[in-house]
Amino acid sequence: MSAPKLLLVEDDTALAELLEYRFESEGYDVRVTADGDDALIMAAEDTPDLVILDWMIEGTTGIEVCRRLRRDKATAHVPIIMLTAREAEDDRVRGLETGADDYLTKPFSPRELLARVSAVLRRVRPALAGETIEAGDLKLDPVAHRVERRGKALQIGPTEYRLIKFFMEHPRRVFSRGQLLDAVWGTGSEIEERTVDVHIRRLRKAISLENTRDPIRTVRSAGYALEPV
Amino acid sequence: MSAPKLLLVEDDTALAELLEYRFESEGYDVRVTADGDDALIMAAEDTPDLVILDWMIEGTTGIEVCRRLRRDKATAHVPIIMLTAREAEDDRVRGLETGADDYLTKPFSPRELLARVSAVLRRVRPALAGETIEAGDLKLDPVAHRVERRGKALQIGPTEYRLIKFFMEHPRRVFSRGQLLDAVWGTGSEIEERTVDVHIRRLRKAISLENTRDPIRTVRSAGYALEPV
DNA sequence: ACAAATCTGACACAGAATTGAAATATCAGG
DNA sequence: CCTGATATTTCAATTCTGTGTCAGATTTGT
Repeated sequence: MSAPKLLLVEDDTALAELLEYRFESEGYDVRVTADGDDALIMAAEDTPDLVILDWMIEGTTGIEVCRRLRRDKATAHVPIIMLTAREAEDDRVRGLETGADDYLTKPFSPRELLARVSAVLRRVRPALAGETIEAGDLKLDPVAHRVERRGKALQIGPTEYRLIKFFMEHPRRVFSRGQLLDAVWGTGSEIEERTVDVHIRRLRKAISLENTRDPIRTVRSAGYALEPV
Repeated sequence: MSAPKLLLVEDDTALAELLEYRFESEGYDVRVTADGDDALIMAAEDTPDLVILDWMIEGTTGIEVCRRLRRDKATAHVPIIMLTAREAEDDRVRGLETGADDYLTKPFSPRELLARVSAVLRRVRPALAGETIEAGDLKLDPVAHRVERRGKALQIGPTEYRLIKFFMEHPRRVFSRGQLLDAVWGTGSEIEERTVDVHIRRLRKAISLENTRDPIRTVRSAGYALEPV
C-alpha cells in the first residue's frame, strides 16, 4: 500500500528490467522509463519518493532532468540517485552540483543500489523504508497505516495520520504552523495557519487515552512539538 | 522560527536557484540577490546570520562587498563564505585576507556547501546549527525550543526564551539595555529601556530553582551579563 | 448513482498567557 | 545619608491558543 514509489530512468533495457524485478521483489513500487522527457511527465503525474537516474539517457540529458525535477516545487525535494559510467568523473561532480543526493558508478551490484536507496529513504523519511516508528508510547506502522498507543489502536483520520507521522519522524522538534502546512499539507498549500490548530486539537483528541498526558506540546508563538512520553 | 538567515549573492541564476531550493529544504531562510549593492542593502535591512558571496558578481565586486560588510557594525561579525572560480587562486587569498571565513572553489557540490555553512554556523553560533548550547548548569535546545537547568525543564515565555538564548550565546559578556533591545526585540524597536529590567526580572524568576544562585549579573550603569554557574 | 457518514477548512469567541509601561520600593556607592 | 540606578509589583492592552460549530467536499457503503 504505502510501498515507496521509485522512478527508474534507465535506457539500458536489460539493466532496467533486472533492477525493476529486484526492487519489486523487495516491495518497492517501481516505474521505469528510458526517456528523460517521459521521466519528467511521470514524475509530475505522480510524485515518486525517489528517482534513480542514469546519466546517459535518451531525450533530455540526465543533468537536465535533475535540474527540472529540482525546479518543480512538487519534486524539488525528491531524492535522486545518479548512475554514471566509471570514467565520467566530471559528470559526477556536475551531478552532485545539480542536486543529486548520491551517485553510483557502473558497474554496480543491484544489492549495492538497494542499500543506497534504502539508506537515502531512511535518511529522508524513515517511514518510507517500511520501518515502524516509535515515539514514547506511540507506535506507527506505515505499511499498515496504523497508529497505536500503549498497544491500543487509535481511530485516526487521514490528515491527523499524516500529522502524527510527521511529528513521530521528528520528535521533540518544534514546528511552526507554516512548516507543518508545508510538510503535511504540501508545499505552497493555501491554507489558513489557524486551521493547523484545529487539526492539532483533533489529533490530540484522537490520541488521548485514560490516564495519559498530552504528548503534543504547544510552544507559544513558535508552534507545536511532539514530546514523547 | 529560528531558521538561520542566509544571504546568497550569486549572479549565475541557475546555480542561485538550485542553492536556494537546497538550502530552503534544509530549513534555512534564504534570500538571494545577484547584485553587490543590493546585497549590502539587504544585509543592512535585516542582518543575515551568514553570507554566501560569489567572487565575480555584477555591480560592486565581491571583495568590496566583503569589506563593506565588515565595516558596518551591524554586519561586522557575520560570517562570509566565498565562492570562487577554480583558477583564481589569488582571489582566494585576497578573500581570506579581506575577512571571509571560508571559501569554496567552483565547481562544488551543494552538499559540500551545506556542510561548510553548517560548520561555520556551528563555530560562530552553535544554536543556529541546531546544537544545544550550555552555560554552567543551563542547557538550551534550540530545536526543541527548550531550556533546562540541572536537567529540569524550565517554564519560560517567548521573550524570556530569546533573552536567555542570547545570553547563553554570549556568556559573561555585558550588554546594555539598548543592545539587548536590538538583539532580542529587533533593531529599531520602540521600547522603553526600563522594560528590559522587567524581563530580566521575569527571566531570573523563571530560571531560579532551590539552592541556586542567580546567574544573571547586574552591572551597574552598564547592563546585564550571564555569569554561568 | 444515491444517500449517509466522514473529513476538511474556516470562523468566531472565550480564556489564557504574555507584554510593556508606570508607579513604588530598594539598593549601591560615595 | 544622598542620589542615581535597579528591583518589584501591578495593571490594562495585546497576542495567541483552545474549542464548538458549520457548510462544503470527499469517501464509503449499498
